[in-house]
Amino acid sequence: MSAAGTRARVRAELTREIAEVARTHLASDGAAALSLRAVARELGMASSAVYRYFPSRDELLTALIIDAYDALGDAAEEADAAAGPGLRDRWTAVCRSARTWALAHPHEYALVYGSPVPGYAAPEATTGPAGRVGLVLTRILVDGIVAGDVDVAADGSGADAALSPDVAEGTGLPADPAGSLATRTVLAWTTLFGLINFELFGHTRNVVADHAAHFDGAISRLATQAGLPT
Amino acid sequence: MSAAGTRARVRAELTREIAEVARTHLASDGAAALSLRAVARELGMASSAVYRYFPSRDELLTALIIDAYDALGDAAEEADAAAGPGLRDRWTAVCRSARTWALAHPHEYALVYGSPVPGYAAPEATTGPAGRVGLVLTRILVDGIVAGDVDVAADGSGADAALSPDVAEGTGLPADPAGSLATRTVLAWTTLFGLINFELFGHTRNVVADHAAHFDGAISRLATQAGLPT
DNA sequence: TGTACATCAGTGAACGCGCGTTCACTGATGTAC
DNA sequence: TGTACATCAGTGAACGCGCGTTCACTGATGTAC
Repeated sequence: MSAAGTRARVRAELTREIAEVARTHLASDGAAALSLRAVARELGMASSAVYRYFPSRDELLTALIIDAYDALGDAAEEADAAAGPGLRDRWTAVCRSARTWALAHPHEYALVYGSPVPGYAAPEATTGPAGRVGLVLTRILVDGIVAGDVDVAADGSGADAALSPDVAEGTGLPADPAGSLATRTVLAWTTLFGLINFELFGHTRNVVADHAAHFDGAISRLATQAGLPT
Repeated sequence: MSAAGTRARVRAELTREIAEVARTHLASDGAAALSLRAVARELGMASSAVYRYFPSRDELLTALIIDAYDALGDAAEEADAAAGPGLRDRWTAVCRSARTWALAHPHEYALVYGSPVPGYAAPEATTGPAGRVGLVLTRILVDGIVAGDVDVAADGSGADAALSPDVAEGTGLPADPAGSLATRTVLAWTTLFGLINFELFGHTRNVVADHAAHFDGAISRLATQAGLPT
């Protein structure tokens, strides 16, 4: 039994190691260039041996996608936990952590927030990890609502009616189809990644000179727009 | 001379045709799967013949990228021209045209607004076409400023200081480093494409139910944020 | 504790594929006198 | 207008490459009695 445990542990270790090497290849060459053979080569094993661990290249890609979402989610949650109790401080810390992580891991970021990998359909297993950053942001708002620091009054714009009912259920935001609080939060989340996309993919060349300052200004506006107190 | 003109015309025609076929391949399979050989095959010519028209696969990609930016830019400009004189109507028409074009040409959109193609560096020639939609949006604002309908008063946030000086020069927006008008415009532009990205790349599954309504609400908020009168 | 059997990890060769790019070539189309 | 030459478009074979995946196999590691 301890012997069987050993085998399982060795197996888990090698699985992790394959994913790790694949991640470094991804980081240097991008998702389209990720090859099972190259990974196997680097690990000094036959390319066929990788199939004992991942049944296909797509499964390996899926593992990397989930890892990327989780790494980004971890970064956001840790930043939230490490920030002071102020809602705005937490908001700023979380947004900055997403940008920092993206700049440090551009290809992993592109894997999940860039164009979909051709011929690859994201399986269900990715939807949970994919929502983590958004959840951290909404949690800040929910905390603010509970503390009475966020104005939840419906503004009558009815924008929330365009959202899925799952949003209110999954986040704890008030379910008010006549209001726009959830919509404004979703917009802030969308803009956050829009900002990172534009910076990382080079669309703001000749437009933004100081990206960090621009980003900080933008997320401050987003906080206000989402309803956080100044 | 008319003979030479004929040869040149035939050449231009075939060049266009190659790009056209490449575009349909791009549309069905994505940029990474775009192959010179497949394009040649479809045109019934030897793969080597394509090299008479495009010196390499990258040059063909560049042509497609420029075409995509230009098609999107055309759509935005036509929408602006076809809209009524109201600033908000123009704004709405332009934003909607970008979304409509993206939904109709998802792979071409992904080519320019998704992850950069691995191993491909966008040449200078793409920067002009890339800015056209942003220019149309700023032109609406500038028209509003000229008409006195947009409040240009510096709000003291100083956010514009993070932008490149080229922005004021290139767009005609007032160069006010102490203000935030240009910054708010850049943010609206960023959010516009953030919205389209999220919708097209599937990040709003389980979040947004009615994308068209969500989009319309969002761009209306963006218009207000950018300073357009209600 | 020892032995017979089952499970598993890893190998290496092979299949079949498509790719970008080069090169020497054949005809056809244009140009200059 | 006719002829000699130059330019150009297009061909087809070839080079060299790397890929994902399958398969029969060899040893080693674990399991049951």
